[in-house]
Amino acid sequence: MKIYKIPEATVMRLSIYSRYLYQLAGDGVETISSGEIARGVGVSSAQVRKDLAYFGEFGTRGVGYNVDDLYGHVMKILGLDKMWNVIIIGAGKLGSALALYKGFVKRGFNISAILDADQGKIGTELEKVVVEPMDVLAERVKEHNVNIGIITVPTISAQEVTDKLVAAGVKAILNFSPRVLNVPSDVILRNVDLSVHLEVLSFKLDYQG
Amino acid sequence: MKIYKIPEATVMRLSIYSRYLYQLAGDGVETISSGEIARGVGVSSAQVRKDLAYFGEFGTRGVGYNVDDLYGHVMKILGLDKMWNVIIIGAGKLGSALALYKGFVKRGFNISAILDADQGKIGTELEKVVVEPMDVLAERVKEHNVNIGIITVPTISAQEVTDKLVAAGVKAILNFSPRVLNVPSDVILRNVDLSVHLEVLSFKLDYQG
DNA sequence: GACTGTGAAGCCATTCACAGCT
DNA sequence: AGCTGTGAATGGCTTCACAGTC
Repeated sequence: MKIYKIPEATVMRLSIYSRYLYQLAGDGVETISSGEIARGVGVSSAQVRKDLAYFGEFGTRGVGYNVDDLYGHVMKILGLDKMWNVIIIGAGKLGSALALYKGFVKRGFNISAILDADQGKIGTELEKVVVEPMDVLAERVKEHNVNIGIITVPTISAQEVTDKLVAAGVKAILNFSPRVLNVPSDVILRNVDLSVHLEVLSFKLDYQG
Repeated sequence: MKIYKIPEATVMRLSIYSRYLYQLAGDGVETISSGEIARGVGVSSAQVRKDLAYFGEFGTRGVGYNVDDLYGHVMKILGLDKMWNVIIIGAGKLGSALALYKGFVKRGFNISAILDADQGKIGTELEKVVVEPMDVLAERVKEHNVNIGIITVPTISAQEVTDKLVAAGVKAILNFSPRVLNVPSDVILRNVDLSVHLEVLSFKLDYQG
């Protein structure tokens, strides 16, 4: 077990393995091999073993992995053995959809607050959370000990919102706006551009098909 | 100019460059260097040049690239010089958000139809499009010459929906459900798992910070 | 016999560095 | 002088293949 540099692709796959293991555990499966996981999620068995090997030895040679144990290990590795508090900035279609997305809650992400600059959206109720104005940002971050900010505002205000999140002490940001954001080096930034995926399909349809 | 195997990462970056070039064109910028594009989107200048080099020579040595020309070339490369017809299956929060997402329309993706199995959602109006029942799937695909299917249904029905899309002749699928889907080799499949991104942040917060 | 864990090999993407133009 | 286009070098991820274990 040697922790040095973990490929991001490995982390993404672990997240996928964990959901598959959860399903298996629910189905009552007790033991599973790397080959079966591989088939279940669409990668190679060597890949599964290599990914896990970054973090330790979780299996038994000749046998495989205990599903419950491995699930626990992977969740721990991903930091999902605890609650993360999340604030969403931007209560448009995407922000609202994310706020209501059951998948996040199920994995330990708690939507602490959702803010919007638009007066018209403030007060709207999304399940447990009510849309609030931007000026409560710092207060809510402190109050709920928010770790992660999700940005779903229009491109134009994305950097401004980012600066506010950083100033409030948020240490990780998931950015859905199609803009390059500047953050201090101690803040973890991740960009998701939904258009990119459709455009890769467009390219491939043209190019291959 | 040699077309062989284009890295998927290159295609994704081209999609990002194109949005930056669009912005520049709107700002009236006429010429730009690979270094400036690089800074604008957060990659290296050699990367920009290499990505473009897969498809031809679009710049002038000593000068740079003409913004309008390069934008046109990149859009053409991505297959975005034409309209693509899209069907969305699943009118939940995410499906609805995607159906209403302006970013898609702006890039030439036309939401032809949105379907759902839930009787309660059928008839709901999302902008121009009305939610329809699943049994019109094949009909709508034919009628609108649909090229791309977006799956935002619960995990349990994802494969069934996929099979219907494939049977109807859809050649590319964007899957938002966290499940491995089986498709024939001539169908292009792309998976997007929104939870993965949050979980990578969770991992990094734990591991680095 | 089956399956894990892992060094070594292979492969692919990114970066370097410079020749070639303007 | 400035910037592109590109072969060569580098770096990193994936696959191979097998020793180790049950």
